[in-house]
Amino acid sequence: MAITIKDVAKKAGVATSTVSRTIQDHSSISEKTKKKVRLIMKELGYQPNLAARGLVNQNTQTIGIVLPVSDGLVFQNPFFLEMIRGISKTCNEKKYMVAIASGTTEEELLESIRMMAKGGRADGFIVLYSKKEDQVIDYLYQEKLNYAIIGKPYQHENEILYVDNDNQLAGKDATNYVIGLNHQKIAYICNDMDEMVTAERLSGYQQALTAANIAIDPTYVIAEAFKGTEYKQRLAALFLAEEHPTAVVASDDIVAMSLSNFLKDIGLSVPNDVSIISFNNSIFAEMIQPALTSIDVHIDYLSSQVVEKLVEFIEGRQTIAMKVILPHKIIERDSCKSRTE
Amino acid sequence: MAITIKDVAKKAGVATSTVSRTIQDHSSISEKTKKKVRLIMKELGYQPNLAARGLVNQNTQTIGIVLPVSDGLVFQNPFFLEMIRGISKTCNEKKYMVAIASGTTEEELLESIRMMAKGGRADGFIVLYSKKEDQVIDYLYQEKLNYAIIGKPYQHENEILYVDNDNQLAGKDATNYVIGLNHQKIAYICNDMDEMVTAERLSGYQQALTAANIAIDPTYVIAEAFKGTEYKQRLAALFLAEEHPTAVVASDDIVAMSLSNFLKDIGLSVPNDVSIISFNNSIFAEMIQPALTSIDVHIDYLSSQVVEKLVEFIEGRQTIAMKVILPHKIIERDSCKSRTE
DNA sequence: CTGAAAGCGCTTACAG
DNA sequence: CTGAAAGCGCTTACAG
Repeated sequence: MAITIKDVAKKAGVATSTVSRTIQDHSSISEKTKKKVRLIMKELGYQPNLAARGLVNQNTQTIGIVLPVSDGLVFQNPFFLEMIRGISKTCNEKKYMVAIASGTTEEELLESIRMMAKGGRADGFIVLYSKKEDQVIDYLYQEKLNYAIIGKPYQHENEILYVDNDNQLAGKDATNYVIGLNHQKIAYICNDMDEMVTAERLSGYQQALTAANIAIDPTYVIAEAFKGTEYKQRLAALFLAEEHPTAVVASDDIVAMSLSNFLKDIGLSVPNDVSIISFNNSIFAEMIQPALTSIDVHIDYLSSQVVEKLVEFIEGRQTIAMKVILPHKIIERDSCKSRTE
Repeated sequence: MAITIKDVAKKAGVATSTVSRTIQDHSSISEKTKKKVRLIMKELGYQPNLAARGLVNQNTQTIGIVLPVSDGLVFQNPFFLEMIRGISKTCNEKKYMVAIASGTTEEELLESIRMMAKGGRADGFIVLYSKKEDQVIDYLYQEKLNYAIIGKPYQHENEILYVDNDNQLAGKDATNYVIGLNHQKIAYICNDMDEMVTAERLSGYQQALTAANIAIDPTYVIAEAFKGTEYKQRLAALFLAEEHPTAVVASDDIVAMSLSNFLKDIGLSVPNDVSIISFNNSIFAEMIQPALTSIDVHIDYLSSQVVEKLVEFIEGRQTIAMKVILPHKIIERDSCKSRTE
């Protein structure tokens, strides 16, 4: 069917091994025959069969991206698309291909990963999330597969390759930012406390409050799926009160956006009545009005670094589970206002 | 390394061919030995090597998703993530894997596809966009590869498998919707006229106006990259005029969102001064205020159908290039208002 | 510097 | 109903 190494060899009048070696630019082959063989390859439009090569090399030159189990809305988060994009870009440079593992349930996702791993379809995986009691992450760990996590692992932190921001510090910085604007009544609102990022940012929030001698009020922390009715009720209870929070640290732009709409609906103005600071600096941050002050997490570096490190690992150039922590940066827009009173 | 068919064969006391046949549930193998072999497979945790199987079957059981060349913002469009997700879901059901082809330039993307196609890494491709003079689509066509397009092809329409909405009709329906609300001054605003969807929707817009005896005013059609300054200038010229449009058909939710913000900035209210109807019914439509009336294009069916049809094609169960056209549906929210005057 | 041969993990005629 | 053998398209010791 397609043109193979044999066809090239025959036409060039050499052995297949010679063709193979010129593909790899082996030093043992003379420049002269290399040149000849390369010419024929171009003429014939030869493209090596990666499956065959993988079979003998026991590798696949592909990296699997593990998406979180979808629960609808969260999945529309542009963060994942940007990560896919960034990973893809770096993989292209390194001549790796990228595959996607996803599932509607954890079982389905796991099955998909098992197939890719054991079926020889991926050399390693990049998990785009980190959460508590996740079967997939456990599986990857137990099977000692090559993988890296975006975000801090819940367990075995010292044995796992991961790339992350210092989300605790980021949470602290976000909180300090509004404290610096004279806010004292500061809430923390997030979507799912099982996610590591969310929990870390919360922890930073708490640290900042404590350091500023502001009492931590548990009713000021809301961690519910942000589409639920319970969520709306708790929000209402919080913001319809006379003494409502004047600032909110939102765990990401989507939460911030939804909150911003909610506040408008109940007649509160952002930033006049309530300031909002959030994370990720996604397209949402710019698109919404008022534009969100948001902490940029450098998705481009997150994605390129995770590929770099994972590939080093896969290719055996590195055997130690490093962590790469990237800096963050507050992007000031219009959703925060100094409180003077 | 990993456990192979040989290990299973030895332990079960049969030939490798017998193991292979029980994997495929061949009718020629007795239930008794099948049972025995299956037991051993489970015991050993055997997982077939897909690369080896692909090598002999000359297939890969994977489908490549082709993402458009990124130009920043557009790439944050949740449409693509939802498509990836949907395709992935259907592929899982069919035991196909999904790979991603993307690139920063058309050349890079093409190289990535060539590698996957000729390198035996994908049996077919799903192109998530359709635009004018696209090298990638041309390449797929010339090489007679298996592929399907989301959206109407620019060329060879009758020879290409594709899944789409009737975007012309959708454009007409959107326009008629605002005409039905007594609007006469209706603009059409889009991002990139080279995209087929955009062009089709425009054409439907024009048909609807003509049918309603409304003159088509070329200054009412803006097709610029929506981040450019030229875009802002044209928008300003259009909406700062006394006789500005009272309704806009926006080519998608992102355009609508950006427009909505622009209008607020210059002091026009949506929907009181200007009604907006858009397409895709993405997360943006719900998130923005006022929530957008948007045309749902059934991304879930778009993605499942394209996989169904492409797989039929790949597996030779279908050889005719069908088109599947899915219905659309107006989701009414708060961005359109009847004009009474 | 180059080639013949074995082998990666499968599948599939071909025998029996 | 089952097995021995060839072969998918590569790579890599091993000879020479």
